[in-house]
Amino acid sequence: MGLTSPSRCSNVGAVTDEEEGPVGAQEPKRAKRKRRPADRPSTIRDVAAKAGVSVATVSRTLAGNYPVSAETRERVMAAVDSLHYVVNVHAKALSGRVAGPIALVLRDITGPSLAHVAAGVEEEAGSRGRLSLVCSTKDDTKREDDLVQLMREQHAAAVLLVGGTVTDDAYHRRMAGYAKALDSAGSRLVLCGRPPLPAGVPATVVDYDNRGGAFQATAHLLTAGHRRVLFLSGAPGFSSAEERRLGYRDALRAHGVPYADELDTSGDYTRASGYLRTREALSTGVGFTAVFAGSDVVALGALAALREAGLSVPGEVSVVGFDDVPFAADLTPALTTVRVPYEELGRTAVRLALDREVGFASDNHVVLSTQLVIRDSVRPPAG
Amino acid sequence: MGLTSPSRCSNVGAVTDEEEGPVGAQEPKRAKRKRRPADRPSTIRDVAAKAGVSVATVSRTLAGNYPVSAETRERVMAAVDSLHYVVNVHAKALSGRVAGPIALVLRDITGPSLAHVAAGVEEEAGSRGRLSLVCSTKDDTKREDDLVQLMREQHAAAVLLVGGTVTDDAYHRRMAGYAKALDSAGSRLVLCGRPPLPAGVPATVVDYDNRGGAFQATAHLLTAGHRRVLFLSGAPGFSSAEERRLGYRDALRAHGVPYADELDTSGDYTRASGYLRTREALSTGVGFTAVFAGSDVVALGALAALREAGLSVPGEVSVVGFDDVPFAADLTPALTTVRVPYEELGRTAVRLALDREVGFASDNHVVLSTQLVIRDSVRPPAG
DNA sequence: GGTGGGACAGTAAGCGTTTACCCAGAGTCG
DNA sequence: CGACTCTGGGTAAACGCTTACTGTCCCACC
Repeated sequence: MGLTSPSRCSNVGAVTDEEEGPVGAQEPKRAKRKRRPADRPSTIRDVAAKAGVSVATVSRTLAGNYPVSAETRERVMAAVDSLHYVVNVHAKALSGRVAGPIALVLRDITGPSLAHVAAGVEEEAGSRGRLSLVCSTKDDTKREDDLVQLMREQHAAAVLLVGGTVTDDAYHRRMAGYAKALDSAGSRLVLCGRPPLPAGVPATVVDYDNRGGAFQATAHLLTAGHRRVLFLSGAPGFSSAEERRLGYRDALRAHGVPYADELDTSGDYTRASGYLRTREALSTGVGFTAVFAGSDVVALGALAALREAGLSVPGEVSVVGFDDVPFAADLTPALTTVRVPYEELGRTAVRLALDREVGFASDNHVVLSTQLVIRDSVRPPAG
Repeated sequence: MGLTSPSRCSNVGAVTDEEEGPVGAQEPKRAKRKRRPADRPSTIRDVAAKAGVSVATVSRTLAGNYPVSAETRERVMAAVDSLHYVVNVHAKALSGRVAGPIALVLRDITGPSLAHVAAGVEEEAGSRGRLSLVCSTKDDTKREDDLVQLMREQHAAAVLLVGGTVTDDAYHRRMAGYAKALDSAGSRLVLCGRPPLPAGVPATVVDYDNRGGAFQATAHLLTAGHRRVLFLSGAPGFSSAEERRLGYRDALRAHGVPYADELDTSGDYTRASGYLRTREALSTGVGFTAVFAGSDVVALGALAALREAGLSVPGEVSVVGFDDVPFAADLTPALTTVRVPYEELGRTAVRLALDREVGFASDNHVVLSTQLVIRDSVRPPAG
């Protein structure tokens, strides 16, 4: 089935079913070829044999970059169909060029924001004919090392490291190492949602405006009249957490509200952490009328703690989140939060990495803007 | 730097910096080699030259499956380090065996449940030394065809098609084609979260108990005393939607509650659809005291519509979802729903696909169980 | 003092493609 | 009518690696 010219093909088939039988006292070179297991996928040579042409002709027919007579093309295509032939990328990569894949390295794809980055990457990569490899590090530095190595082996066109991180000295050394190793292999390190590296390191950075977003969020609360804003930040030293903290303080300063150390807490970007910290702030009685959560997931925990304490939101306490995860609009009350263009982050990262490769001039550092999304979780303070 | 034996290495370096200069009237074969661009990643030959050994020795040193003297090993490793050498997977795949990647094909990775499947797949694949490729089809059949073809080219060890789908005749033909094409190339088609194919098709299926879960969910409502349960199912013909519908009806029958056609609605698994259908059911006055949403996202829409109509949940209307997405516990009220082991689905799929390959006997059809998670969104009817 | 064998290293075939180069036949043109 | 171009096709080198096959050296054992 699938054969467009049965008569010729059955003919060819009859000849080649002999498994390349030597047709005389030719060079025994081909005869030396080891017998392969039968379930091996068919090769271009099988196709050539079945079609009664040389492998070069098959290759050229499939590539379509060389004149081939209609009759030959037909025979080749028939053989391809009947053998279910697909080209072997490894062989192809070894001779002609193939586009390297885009490698996506993240902590955990389960997080809603990271999944959106992945979607953006996949979309942009796919539209440019690239595959996307996804790997998670689970916060293991050794594993990250291995993955970058692995991606180098895979000849990835770019390696995207996604998500905030602790940017200490060891981190910078590690990134510089990755960047150079990848660069020397014609690949590219792309940092997404992280601050830039020192100048001279061959890496591309796509970040978003954590500080500005945090400023808007905090300013929104302050404008509503709040003066005691509990800040539930991320881990100390964690890049996005520190940036958001800066934005928080910027806003306080801009509104002439004194900074209170006891309102500025650090912790994980988890629901549990938000819950615990809010509960503690309530029990120790530091006094606050609003909460700025470092992420929507943290806000979830804060909302739970407030609800548990019998405090109504936004009646008695206002809450703002960060990220605008999909369910933020479906919470009760719908959460006012800061939208981060995660999908665009992924798309931009791929675009920058590849366009650079093609030779277009392009920036090595892009910052996407964030935007406050006002919903129902903020109201002027009760007092 | 990185050289462990500087004296010897500088020596070797001096010799090989001449770029393989012919050391006499040897075969000119190597001299014919074309000059390559300088930014090309270094090859095993570069390493061999720098270490002053043959490529075979380098290969064996790195593979560690052959005796190599300590001194030689040291020289080779020094060369590897200084050249930042990494093996070329394509070349490696072409000769020795390399483990093929696991290909994950899904509609859209953004959905919370699919992301969890992806996480499970990535984890299991990674722990077995396999890469995971992620691709999204966006519900485009043509694109799915292309992706399967692409994965065949990539020599994927398995292709996982994830998520429910409309299982019509064309679908079965398509799957049979995929399965055979993959099987003949030594790969494997794995269907995740979909019903099995007709016997004889070489595919593995990992599904979960949609019908049982729907039964439990509905039974939970009926046991609480509800008699009019609005069912917000998925698209007509969609596998998981139909299975859940069967479970819904099973439960009605088991509890002796008459089936009412007007309470059994079909639509998308989207928030908007849940919202619209609930609103319509309210406005047409079909009368119901409980809602069984075909998915948590649909439940989200239903909750919104109920809230909008001023109906309290669970005071006046009870709601049950399906999927147990992460935020289900954080809704107001916390959503009673059916937990689906999505991560395990992914892990199991990979395990089955690969163990089969290694030759262990294993099932080709596994059904994971689902489980009702009782939270706060169900109460006996008010009347 | 052969002989067997273990440790270590090199040679080269082969993996499946692409493509530079070569060649035969058919026009085409001066 | 010979030189040339254009078509269509084959041959074989190259891509970077693994590994079977050969040695070579050295030591132990009859």
